[in-house]
Amino acid sequence: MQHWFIDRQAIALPTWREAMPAAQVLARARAGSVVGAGILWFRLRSGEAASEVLPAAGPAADQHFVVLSDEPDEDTVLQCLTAGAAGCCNSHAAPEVLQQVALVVANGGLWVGQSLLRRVMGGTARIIEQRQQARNDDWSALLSEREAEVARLVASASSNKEIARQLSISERTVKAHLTSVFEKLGLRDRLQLSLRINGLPR
Amino acid sequence: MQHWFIDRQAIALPTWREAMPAAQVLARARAGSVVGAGILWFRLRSGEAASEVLPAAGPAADQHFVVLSDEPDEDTVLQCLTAGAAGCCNSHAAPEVLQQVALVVANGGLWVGQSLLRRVMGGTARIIEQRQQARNDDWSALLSEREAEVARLVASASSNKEIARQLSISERTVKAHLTSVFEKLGLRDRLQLSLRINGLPR
DNA sequence: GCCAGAACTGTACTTTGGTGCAATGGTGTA
DNA sequence: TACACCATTGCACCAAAGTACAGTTCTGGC
Repeated sequence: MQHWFIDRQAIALPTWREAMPAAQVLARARAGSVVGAGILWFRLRSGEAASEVLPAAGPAADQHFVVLSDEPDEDTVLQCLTAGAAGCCNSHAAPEVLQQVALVVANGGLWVGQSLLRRVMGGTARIIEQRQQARNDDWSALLSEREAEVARLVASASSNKEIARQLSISERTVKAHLTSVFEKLGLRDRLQLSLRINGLPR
Repeated sequence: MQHWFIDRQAIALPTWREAMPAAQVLARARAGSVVGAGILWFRLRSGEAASEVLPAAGPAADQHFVVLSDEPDEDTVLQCLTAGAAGCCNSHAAPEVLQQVALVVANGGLWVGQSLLRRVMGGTARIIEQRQQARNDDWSALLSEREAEVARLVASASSNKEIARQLSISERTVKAHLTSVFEKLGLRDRLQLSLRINGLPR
């Protein structure tokens, strides 16, 4: 498997050379006309966007793109993947890691750093949980008709006074319903109620 | 690196043997007292939950868990990761794939099948986009760094006192920031702020 | 008929949220 | 240097939210 390191200035880090001694190093300007089959490692310097660096056409059938990012964060990695890369890791990763990335990518896999992966998977897990919780809609099940009505209004940022006017009841009654709602759902205040009803943050 | 295949009946698939000829095969009942350092491959049969199969204690410092699932889907993989596994792949994966999984996991990585990864990352990308769009809603653009920070905490239902403690500032300062936030965004109180940040109706 | 639960309300109280006024210190820019 | 903006805080004040205790009315089920 041939490796191509493609950077603005045709400079390869020592770790890259150590990982793939037989690799070719190219400046971006020349890369288009020279590069053949194999793994193309694109260096993404600070402030650069993946879309500027990766060829818009995407990888050929016999090529794989990998991004070596100076500042790999969640957004960067996603941009890289969207732009056709099969992986994204830190520019200064150890040679062993680079080799591992190469192995995975060469076999048609995707590579994202484990910290990112953990975060992403964790996030997904949280999202799924929340979605299930939201779907359960259990909040309204626990409440009486009137309580749920008040709760809904609170969740849309109405004040007690407004709710009272709207339902033609006293402000005191609104408070009574709310106290009951908080107690039943184990919440502290109207803001928590709002999050519970509107489906948590994100 | 020692490999241990752990199944209900101490049966290993031919592909497993091919991938790791030196592996030990154990029945679940005996595994607890026998297994040592290395990679522990747990077979998850149809209908079984990851939590039933994986030791609740999680992997020891010199161990890694991998789940071989008969029916790997998104939920299963997430359950496995939550339960302490470093990877999850199809029970009937090719030997080369198993070896690759072993390599990644042995080096402290996480492994999830690429189809799942693509899906998860795709979903995450969508979510992040939405989040950015919602965030772009320019609310944060209008605010100073500190104001945005306070706003975010408010949006997650923290009280002023909690925010003050968390940011190591006085409650009065929190209030000051909030007053400024309300003014800049044209809002009345923290509940409206929460809705603005978390994305209104739906 | 009795009881449970809901809806409703009042008085009184504590806590939290939000504003006005005033002040200090830092940073950056015309 | 002067000016603008930000971060910080204190004191005082008012409004809103939430709780405690107490009470009425109505409805449906045992």
